[in-house]
Amino acid sequence: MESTATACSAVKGRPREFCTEQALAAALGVFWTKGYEAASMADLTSAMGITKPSLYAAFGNKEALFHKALDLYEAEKLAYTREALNQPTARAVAEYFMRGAINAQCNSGGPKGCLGVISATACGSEGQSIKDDVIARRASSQAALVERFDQAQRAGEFPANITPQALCQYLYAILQGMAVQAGSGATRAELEQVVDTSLAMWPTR
Amino acid sequence: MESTATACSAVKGRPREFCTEQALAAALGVFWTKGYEAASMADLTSAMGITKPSLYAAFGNKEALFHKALDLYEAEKLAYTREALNQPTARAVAEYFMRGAINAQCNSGGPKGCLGVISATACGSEGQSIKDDVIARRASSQAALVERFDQAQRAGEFPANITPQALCQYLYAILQGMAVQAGSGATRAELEQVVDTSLAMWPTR
DNA sequence: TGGATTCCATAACGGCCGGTATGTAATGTG
DNA sequence: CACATTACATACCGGCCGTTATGGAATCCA
Repeated sequence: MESTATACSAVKGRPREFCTEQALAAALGVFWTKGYEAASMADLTSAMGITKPSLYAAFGNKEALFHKALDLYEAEKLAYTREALNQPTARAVAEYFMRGAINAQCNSGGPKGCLGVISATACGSEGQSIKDDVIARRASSQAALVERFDQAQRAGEFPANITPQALCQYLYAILQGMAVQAGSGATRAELEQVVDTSLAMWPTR
Repeated sequence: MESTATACSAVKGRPREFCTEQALAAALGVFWTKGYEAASMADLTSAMGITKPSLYAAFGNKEALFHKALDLYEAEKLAYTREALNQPTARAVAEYFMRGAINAQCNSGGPKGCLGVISATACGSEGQSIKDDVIARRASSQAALVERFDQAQRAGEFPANITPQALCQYLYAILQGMAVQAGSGATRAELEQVVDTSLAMWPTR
């Protein structure tokens, strides 16, 4: 692989000997596996293949590194949540969400569970800003789903006793519960059971 | 060596100046609020009102203290999960579980969320034995619910496409998702929305 | 009263934490 | 070439971690 991936070589001084995107991906893996606080700088630098001063020069500090890793996580691993909104019915949206969550959280060899759930749950008082960031991103994602369910309601997809907001809150609870189970060692088959059961109960008008 | 038949309350030496049960309850509050790893010995001793050597003499070490706090948590805060199994129908069992979870996780002033979910999610490699303990307790609790749902199935409470095992896995996902949301600052009303929505979809034969 | 025993209080331990100072190597520019 | 600039590698910092040694205070028994 190439060491100097930067096409713009108008920079002065010694060029860096690692690829920042690749290092960030490695950092994401560590945070995803251990959580923000449990991931030590030694863990991170070891996985990223760089030294601590290089990390600080390239990413600022541990907290800034986490936020950038979270950006990468949303952009790559959570892309399915945006595709899901394009599904034709609310039921199909929900299924796309849940099956996508399984694929994201159960790829063998990779970290298990959801980085968002881990980060919102696992942080002590030190990582409050991490927790706040994750919760804010979740709220924005949830708002998009509520809007999609509003549209489905106007299309007459729900019975009268189901509101889009409540349905969204309910679906997110299932997704978060699946993340907890995936992080606790649940198998893909067990998670698929949850999805199938949820879909079997999905409201019809 | 010495026979223990006689000495029961004739303790020698200086008596301890704190109540171990009260101190354990305080420790539970700290673990519940911050998680195992994020709870420092300084946090614990401060909340318990004792010094570190007293803690070590009375409880062993941090890990042993956590396991005892988890015992207390199960005995007191999770008592509703055992009462739930006595409800007449599977639907009533599920409702008892979910309403009980709200009461346990949203009592104002107390810690939010579920200690089991926090501990299973938040622990790095250091607290692997904590994680294992929590997961094992969850499995045993889940087995009891599956058995109860088996009984409900024999009573003809479910449609054909719903199995007791899958329904239990699904209900636990909702409960865990509610715990995640409670730990992220969800209001009681939002959690009640999840419960009401779940019950609106509960399978009928 | 004089051990024996148990607990409390202070202070200290080695080790790891996130973060940095320092000196050197590699590049571009003149 | 010398110079400025940037990154590397090593070693180090103060501070907190969980844990424990030490010495004095309180109780029981003889």
